[in-house]
Amino acid sequence: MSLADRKEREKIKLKSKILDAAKKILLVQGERGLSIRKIAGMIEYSPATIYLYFKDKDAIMHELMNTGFTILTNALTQESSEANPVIRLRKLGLAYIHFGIKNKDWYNIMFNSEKPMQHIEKCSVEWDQGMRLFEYIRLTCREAVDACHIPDMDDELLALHLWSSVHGLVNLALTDRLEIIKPGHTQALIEQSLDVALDSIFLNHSSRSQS
Amino acid sequence: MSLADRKEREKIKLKSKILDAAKKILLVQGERGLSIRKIAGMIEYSPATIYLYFKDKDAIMHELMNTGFTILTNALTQESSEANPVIRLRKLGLAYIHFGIKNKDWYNIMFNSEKPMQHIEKCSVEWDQGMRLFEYIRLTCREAVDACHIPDMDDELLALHLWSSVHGLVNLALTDRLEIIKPGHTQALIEQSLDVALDSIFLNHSSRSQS
DNA sequence: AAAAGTACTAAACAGTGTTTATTATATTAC
DNA sequence: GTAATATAATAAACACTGTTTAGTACTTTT
Repeated sequence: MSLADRKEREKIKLKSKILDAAKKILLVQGERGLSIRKIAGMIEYSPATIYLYFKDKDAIMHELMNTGFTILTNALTQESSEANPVIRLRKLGLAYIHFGIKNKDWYNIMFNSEKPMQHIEKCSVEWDQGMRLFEYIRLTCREAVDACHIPDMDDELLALHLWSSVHGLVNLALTDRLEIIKPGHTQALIEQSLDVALDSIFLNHSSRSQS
Repeated sequence: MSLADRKEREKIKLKSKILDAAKKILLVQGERGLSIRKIAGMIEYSPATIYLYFKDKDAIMHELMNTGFTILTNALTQESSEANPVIRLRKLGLAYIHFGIKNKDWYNIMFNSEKPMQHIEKCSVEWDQGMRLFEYIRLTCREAVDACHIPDMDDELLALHLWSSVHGLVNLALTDRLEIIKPGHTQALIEQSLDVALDSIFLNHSSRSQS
């Protein structure tokens, strides 16, 4: 059995070698620089071999997306110790934005690529981690809304609003639009804009302590 | 003089023929389907000829971006007759979102492509129309903030916040993320999320009439 | 030893953006 | 009118891209 097992292990090994090479290229050359042929060249196999381990390039991108979600989830979990849910939301927002700006290519694969979203029936499975993250934000929103006694505020809508706000900010920053609006103040603009979003919702209510 | 003039006119004619073909391909096959060779094929010239009229593909994309801005600006101007600046902001937001969703490829060229943004010194010139649009939103925000007597609210920050909110919504919608969150309710989610943004800022103040 | 299965690849297919050398045509100069 | 020049267009090549197919070399099973 050890014979077949070793083979199996070697197959998994090569599969992760492909992914490692893909990550390395992604980090250095960006999403545009990532190609099947470069991966093949890096691991010293022919391009055709890649297709024995992955259906196509999208399958590799999908794996990279999951890696990105793991990194982001870890970064956000770091902030979960904050007791005040409003301050926690702010910290989560900043961490999310920080991740997006420091990991441009991963961010684009996770949130801007259409590739992992093609088959509607697969969506809930394929974007599993994205859904889980949204659920986590929604629960934090519920906490914050309850703590501040804000009536008639739907937690899902609030989560979507905050998400789209930071998502918009990250995308504007990544495509240099903020730099055009106010050169040299991209980071400040981002933080202030996030505060406008949070303050406009939470500042007129009970809990108003800021970090 | 008519000889040289006719030549000149024919050059301009072919240049706009190239752009027309590019627009046609963009509408039917999307940004990904747009290629120099397809443009050349459509106007029945060789690919190399394109390069006599445009520096590269980015130059063509830039022209398409400007066309997109003209369409969007027209759509937004349509809403400028609304007297109440808060309701006007809402209508502008909806029109912006509508444009983004109905003109996916143009939207991406205008707001998500990095191409027109490469040279920092050129930025203010190259994204001239984008800046003008932002200025228009900023002024409307100023009006709304004044009308509602909201103290300490920076109009530029508010404009950025609202812009990033709708930009985020459009991008999430275009990449099918909203469909995953709540299948079949993309449009409703968008409108409700926009209302959360506007209401959280303006609803606790004087002017609260809604359309 | 023969048959079956596995791992891998060379080569091709159909694309992409872009550049270079060349040709055909039209304009200008003599 | 002929020769020199300038213009317009292109064929062909370069260096890439993702993907498929047919075939080879090697290992395992029968």
